[in-house]
Amino acid sequence: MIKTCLPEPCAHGIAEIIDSKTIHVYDLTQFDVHAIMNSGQVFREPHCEIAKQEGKIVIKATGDKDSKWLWNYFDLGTDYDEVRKELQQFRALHEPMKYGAGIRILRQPFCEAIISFIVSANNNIPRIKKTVRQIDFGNTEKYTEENFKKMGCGYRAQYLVKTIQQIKQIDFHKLSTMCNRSLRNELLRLPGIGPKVADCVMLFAFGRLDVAPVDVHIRRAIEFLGKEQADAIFSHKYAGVAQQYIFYYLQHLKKELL
DNA sequence: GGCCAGGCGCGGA
DNA sequence: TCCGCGCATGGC
Repeated sequence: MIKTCLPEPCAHGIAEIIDSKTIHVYDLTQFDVHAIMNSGQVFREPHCEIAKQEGKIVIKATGDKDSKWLWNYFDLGTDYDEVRKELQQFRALHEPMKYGAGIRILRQPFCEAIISFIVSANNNIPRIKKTVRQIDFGNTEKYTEENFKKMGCGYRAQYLVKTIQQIKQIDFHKLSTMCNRSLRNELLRLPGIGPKVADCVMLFAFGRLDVAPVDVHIRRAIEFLGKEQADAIFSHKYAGVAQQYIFYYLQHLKKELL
């Protein structure tokens, strides 16, 4: 099942690269594209087509993307059975994990994550999607304050222009080798990026699964859970994943935890 | 029509 | 360092 062309070994066999455009996912419990794409971590459509087929999921890369890119994007080297096993110790996560079983944390392109989450500040998800889907992530020439305002970025337009200018000087690889604290400090230097957006970029672009962004919804969940339980969950090495299960659960069921 | 949204930057205490 | 406020805009 494991092929030599894999970007990283897939010892657990949940998925396999078939060719330059195709990936097969064999463990259906580990990949729910709806949950992945509608859990508030990403605001546009994926660069692929996805279909269920004879007990497996077939992912076909579209446009200029290939299977290797998608493997990294969906982080298919991570076994979410292991993640869920770890988080199972928290009673409050049982329902959210059952509901969002196939959620995975994406590894989004750095620039896209930065832009998306600056736009997300003090904004709602339908409108974030509407705005982000107008942004051409391949064409930096359109990254002017005027254009961003036209796309509905509002007062965030100036932050976007400044930050995009600054990250041109930044080496993504160097950032990815930094510890959480250093990486966070680097991100906080960018205009429009505060603690919450920095955490989102760390989780959704750098795959720091131990980082849990706290927004208004998660803050309410923390109040509900109580300090002790919340501390235990949000200091766990998969706190970011736990946070995502809770966020998705609250967003779609509009229910309280437990 | 008013409140809210995956917050942030700024000025003043 | 820690408030409180203004901010663009549309969803509900």
